[in-house]
Amino acid sequence: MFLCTIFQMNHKKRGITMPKKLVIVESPAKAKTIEKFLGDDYSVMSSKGHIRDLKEKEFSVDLNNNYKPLYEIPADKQELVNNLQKAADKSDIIWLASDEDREGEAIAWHLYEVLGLTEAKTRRIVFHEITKTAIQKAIENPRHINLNLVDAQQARRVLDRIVGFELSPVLWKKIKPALSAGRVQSVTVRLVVEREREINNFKAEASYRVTAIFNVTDTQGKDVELKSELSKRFTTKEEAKSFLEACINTTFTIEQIETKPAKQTPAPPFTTSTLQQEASRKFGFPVGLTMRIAQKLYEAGKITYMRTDSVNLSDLALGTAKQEIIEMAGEKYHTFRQYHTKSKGAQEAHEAIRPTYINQHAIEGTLQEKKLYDLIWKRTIASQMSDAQIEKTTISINVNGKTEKFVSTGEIIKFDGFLKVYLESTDDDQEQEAKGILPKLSLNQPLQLISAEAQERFTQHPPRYTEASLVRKLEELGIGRPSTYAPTISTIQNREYVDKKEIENPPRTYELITLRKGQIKEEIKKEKVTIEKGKLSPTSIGFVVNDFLTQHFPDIMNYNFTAKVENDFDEIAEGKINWTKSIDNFYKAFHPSVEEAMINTGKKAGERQLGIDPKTGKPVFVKIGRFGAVVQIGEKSPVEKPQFASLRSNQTLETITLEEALDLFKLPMTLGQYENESITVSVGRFGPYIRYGKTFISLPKGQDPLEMTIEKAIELIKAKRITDANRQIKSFDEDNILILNGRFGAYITQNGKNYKIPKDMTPAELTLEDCKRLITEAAAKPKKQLAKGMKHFKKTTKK
DNA sequence: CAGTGAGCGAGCTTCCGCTTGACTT
Repeated sequence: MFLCTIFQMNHKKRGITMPKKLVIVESPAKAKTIEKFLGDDYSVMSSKGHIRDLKEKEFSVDLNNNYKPLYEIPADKQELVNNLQKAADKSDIIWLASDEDREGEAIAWHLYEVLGLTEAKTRRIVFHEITKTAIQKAIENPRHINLNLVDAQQARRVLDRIVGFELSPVLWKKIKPALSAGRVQSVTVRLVVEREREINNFKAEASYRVTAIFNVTDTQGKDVELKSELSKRFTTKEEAKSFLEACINTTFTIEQIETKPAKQTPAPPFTTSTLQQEASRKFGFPVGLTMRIAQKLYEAGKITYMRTDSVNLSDLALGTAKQEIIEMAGEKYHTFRQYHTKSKGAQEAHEAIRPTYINQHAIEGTLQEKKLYDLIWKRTIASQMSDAQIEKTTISINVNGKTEKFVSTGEIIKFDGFLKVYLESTDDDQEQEAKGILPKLSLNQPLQLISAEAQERFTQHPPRYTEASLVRKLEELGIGRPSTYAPTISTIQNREYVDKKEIENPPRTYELITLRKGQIKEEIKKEKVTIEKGKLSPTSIGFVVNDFLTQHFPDIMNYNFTAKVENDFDEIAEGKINWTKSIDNFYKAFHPSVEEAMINTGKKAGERQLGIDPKTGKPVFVKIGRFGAVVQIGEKSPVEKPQFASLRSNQTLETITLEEALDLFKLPMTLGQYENESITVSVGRFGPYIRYGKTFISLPKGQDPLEMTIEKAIELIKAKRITDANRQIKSFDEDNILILNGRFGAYITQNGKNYKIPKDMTPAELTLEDCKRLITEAAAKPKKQLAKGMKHFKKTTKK
């Protein structure tokens, strides 16, 4: 509408009537660009995606009428549709220019139907790049709406509705209200659940890794150090130790020096999924944040469309990239590369994600926007650059009297090529050790051992998924689309199937045997605590829902289900089968399993008996309650109410033991009296705390609430009194303004709102005027974007 | 960012894909 009004204004000014040619695209940003190319005869409007869909709250698939879909225009689309209608009525020819894929074809068809268009005045066109020639060419080569492709979309839509709206109610009844299941989200949860079980079942294996430092004379006659690792790892301490002992009185010689050329090739340009992965690895962005920033860049005309599975670059982009690279680094840094998409189910309606103007090396904007743009620019440029040429050298060292060899490896970059601008990150950066340059040495040369050590190492469990690595897995399996990756990841967290948290791995002890100056020393060392950030793990509900679904609906939960139905959709698109026939085949097999799962067995899914409470002799259960996982002692009866306790956030129904479950009932626990008030200890939403009258005090980190004593509690109360006394720095009572000491330093508070104090000001010296000024300044500042977006998202999804 | 701290037998939940705005502790 916005575009339309501008348009009308322009024409009013020049006294021309509304044009008779209308082009409808999906995205407003795209409409704006195209309008410039087409000139005054054309009006370009956008549908903003689908304009019609199945009813939001109803099943809307008529099972008695050959699966006829019941479509409606959503309320928030009505105004847009009205405007499109007005424009269409005034136009002689309407070009439907939605994307060239299943969904795009359906959008064109819905427009055709809703706007009451006729074959005579309608043209269906598609273009893959937004340039004047591409668009003009498209306009000159129109076609008709492909109804087979539309049917394939209707089949997709109806199938998803049937699966989602028949499965979810089963979960409401058998597990918990307001849960959800679907073709995409349920399998996504399954991936996380299965990974967690792999981790739980994982047994770390120990082995001894032997490293050594030698002193050696290089070809220049200079003494240098050479680090080396034994090619074999020992499985026992005894073997490792006896090897080191054998090193005391033996000789070492260089047995082989091998130099091999190698090359490294740049990664293809970004798709939605690879952009999400790199932004996650390089900046730690959650996938939703990456998409919001990318959307901003797209709307500002800085980058091409951000929801794409294509790695293709337009001829224009290839040309400007070449020019940039040659200008920047010279001819030999440029290699023309055309990439082809290999991911399953790719529909390639767009280009890869790239800067709109490749000659623009940097942009204005927020820090996050700059970072993401820079990443996209570098990746695009690098994808058109030459391979890096590397020389790999391997030196193997013979240990006299032993079959095991020490090996040193080194790398020299002979020609940096694309590495000049960009290197893709890997998921396990910590395992990568920098490979340096090796000294020049000769064959059969002797070496002096300076020191050697055998360190006990453990195999690592498979890594938990991050949001981005989970997206990569989904793409690999062909599940979900670029536009749904981020929303799916949000859904499974909002439904509380998976949790994103920091996981602290407890420190392990390991053995270290060192050899230095002919002496062997044995030590026991402690590993550092490692913290995994932003890793996804299933909740109790996630486990239970997943197991329930896989038990009753193995076909839907199969990782190949999407791939299988995609085959059917392809056949529908090719006109080989009828879409309702295909849905009928599916429904006839699927629906009975829903009926069967609904049969009430009297027990809730996932309920598990842990054992008997020794105190009361009553059974102890875990199950999913109204607010998540709970332990229950005793069964419900008319005479007795069972006891309940919620599981802690780090416990799951899957792994909790009887002992841990019973511990939950020890709290809240009264520790005793202090100054005529009783002190109790308990665990709340934010961890363990003690309560003293009306005051709550969190326990220090690592303090087990069950180990709390009255003495420790009194200490905490005293400490709290001191901090409270120091809390207030200054007060201006007449304006309700206080300057307080908080967890993050001093701050100003007024009427329940808090304000920052700039670092260069001394809190104690602030005057009332200073405070008032800081408050008004803070109010004038725009609010943070991140908080804005997140808040909204929660609201709309919880509604 | 600056504080918080249950409840566990009664009310309307849910899908996937295409796209952009409208909201404030």
